[in-house]
Amino acid sequence: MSDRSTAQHSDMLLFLTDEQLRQGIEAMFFAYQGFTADPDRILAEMAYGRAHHRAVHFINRAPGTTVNNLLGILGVTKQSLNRVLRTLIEDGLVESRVGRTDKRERHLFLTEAGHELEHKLSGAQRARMRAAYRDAGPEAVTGFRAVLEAMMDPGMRRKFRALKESST
Amino acid sequence: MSDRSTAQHSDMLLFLTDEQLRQGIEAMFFAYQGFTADPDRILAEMAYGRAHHRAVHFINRAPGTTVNNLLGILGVTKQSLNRVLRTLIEDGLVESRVGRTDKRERHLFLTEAGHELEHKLSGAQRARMRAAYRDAGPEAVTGFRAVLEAMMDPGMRRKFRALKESST
DNA sequence: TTGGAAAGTCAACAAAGCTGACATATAATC
DNA sequence: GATTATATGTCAGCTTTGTTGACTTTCCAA
Repeated sequence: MSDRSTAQHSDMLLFLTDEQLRQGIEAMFFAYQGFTADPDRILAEMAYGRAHHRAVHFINRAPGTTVNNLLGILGVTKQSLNRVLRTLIEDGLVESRVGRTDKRERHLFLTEAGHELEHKLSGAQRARMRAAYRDAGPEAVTGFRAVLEAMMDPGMRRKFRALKESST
Repeated sequence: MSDRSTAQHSDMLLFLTDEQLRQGIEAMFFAYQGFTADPDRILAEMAYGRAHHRAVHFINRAPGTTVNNLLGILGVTKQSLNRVLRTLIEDGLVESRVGRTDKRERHLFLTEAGHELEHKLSGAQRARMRAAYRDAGPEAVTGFRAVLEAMMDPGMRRKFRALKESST
């Protein structure tokens, strides 16, 4: 098959067999399960789901972001996001302020209760991430981040980097 | 906040700030989007979704696996898996054979057409994985895998390793 | 002032997960 | 041999989260 024949095309001489690549694929699948498991448990107790988590996460990360911007980051339709956003606003976790310069835009902020939920969710997720980093060792962290970044679609990589820079 | 205070508890002296952990979390989110993007595009053309992909992947990986075993790997209910499996069998991508020793069990196999789809899907995914590995460099691969494995839930880590060993 | 972008809403639908109840075949056990 | 447990399949109904399409309101900008 295309076992190592394709790997030979690499200029870095990475002799990766299909089997090794498959293991990477499966690792992503099982790891993502773990990655979402803790927040999912917390969310299930309230009436929320993963979509709420994502919205709350990125509003916290980029306070005052517009709906349109959030749409681009999450990669969903505005109708889908709107449903989630509406419940979060109704429940008093998110505040939507009309833009000052452009009044068509809505700027999104977490309320006190919103910050509370965000902290609870991200706390669980950070704890797992920290434990994984600790188990894997310091050298592993760099590699982990490098491969993940290389795996992103270019548009999303730009957004990822913009978020990184905005919080330094 | 709990910036580096928590990191100090680590015996490996990993001074990871909450900000660095957040970046890891976001990297997982964006990378997983990229990870599923190519198969999703292929599946959308047919009447299939991610659930079909996962079933086909693991049946290919562990031919003759029972329904119960597949259930455990995927972490879904039998009703959910059954719906997917039924369409795959109807469409002639998967074959279900009654067990020889235990006739209650059904052993699952890919048909020729099933192998074709699997190869198309995994080909796209392997290509992205290979490119990511190449961009990130050889040293990064080990770290990537180590962190992912450490992030899994223990039960899933066991299944991941069992699959690895079964195909050597 | 008119065209178009941003945001929101309504309706209808689909994929994929869930629970609960129940049927059937077979295996294991008392 | 009768009973219990297991593996699988199926029906019905519900939820979350995504999709399209059509439409309105607001309001900036040409």
